[in-house]
Amino acid sequence: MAEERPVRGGLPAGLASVTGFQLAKCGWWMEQRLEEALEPLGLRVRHFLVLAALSSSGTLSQQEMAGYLLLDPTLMVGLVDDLEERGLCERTRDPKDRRRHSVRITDDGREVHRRARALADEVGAEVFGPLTRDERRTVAGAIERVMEPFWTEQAVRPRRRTAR
Amino acid sequence: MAEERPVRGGLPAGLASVTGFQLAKCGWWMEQRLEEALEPLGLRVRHFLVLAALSSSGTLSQQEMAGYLLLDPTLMVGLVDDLEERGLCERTRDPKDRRRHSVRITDDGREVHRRARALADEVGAEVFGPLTRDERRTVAGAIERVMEPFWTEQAVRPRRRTAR
DNA sequence: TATTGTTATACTCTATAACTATA
DNA sequence: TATAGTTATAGAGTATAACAATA
Repeated sequence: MAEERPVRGGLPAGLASVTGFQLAKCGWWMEQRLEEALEPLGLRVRHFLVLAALSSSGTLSQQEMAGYLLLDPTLMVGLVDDLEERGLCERTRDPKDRRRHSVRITDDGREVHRRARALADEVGAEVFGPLTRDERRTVAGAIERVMEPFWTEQAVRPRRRTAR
Repeated sequence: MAEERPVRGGLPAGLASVTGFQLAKCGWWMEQRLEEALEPLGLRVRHFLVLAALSSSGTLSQQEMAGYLLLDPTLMVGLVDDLEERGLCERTRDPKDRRRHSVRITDDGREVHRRARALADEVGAEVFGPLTRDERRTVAGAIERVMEPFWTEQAVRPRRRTAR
């Protein structure tokens, strides 16, 4: 069989054509860049995402946040600890269900989230710079539609399985 | 401040609107589904990706493959070991540079790759099913253009830094 | 002196299990 | 009996360091 040559900067055609491969790597790349961009704020991407979720949600339980961020619920403990120690969010017991922690963003948290969001928008603008405004809209809309069944069917359920 | 409500299956708006968040999770989701789909073949996604790269490349060195797959070069050792033990690829010394292993896919490897690729295409069709043919083309083309500078500037260089 | 591939080891991250308190 | 949260620990996965062969 004739030897096909790699395409576009050396990525082999057989790899570049795998559905979702480039998309997954694109997501990974954005995350790496954002991780670096947030370093001056002393935040990991996941801290930022917690703040982002809280910024539009009043209060959330740790289980709910774990579902949105696709993280194990046990990881939320330390994550919320970090933010609470810096005064960026606060835990209170849910009076309607005293097992639950109602996590709420503070004013300081909102300010930090505003700055982090600005950095995230910068990274986004850089990475997706090669696209036209229309293309960006199309891609965002398409991904959103693709993920709609995922968020409704998968993520809302707690990931930890109980009883085995 | 008024409490905005989550949108679309419960994903908070502040999270859903972070550039790249849904895209990254979409990539993660595809990978999970593909991981499950490949289980009957006894392959991890990364094994499949090695075969995919080799299928269009004649021979590749382990360093090159590590660059394409964004994996540490030390991980390629075990990965190629796995495939070689199953007779899906073979290592030979590069006569022009005897430090390098020229890795080549075998006929059995091509057959397994063909089956794995079919499964991957199925998963891709399911995940991106909500999109029209045109939208799929637009998304794929856009991601490809976005990633072009990445593959030329980043991935081709070995990731391991030498000298510090 | 630098690079490819290899191995062993250390480290990081995540999931598992067990517990408390609530329901 | 089941769930939210917590903690400690075990396990998986990855990177680091050191080495041999080659350039």
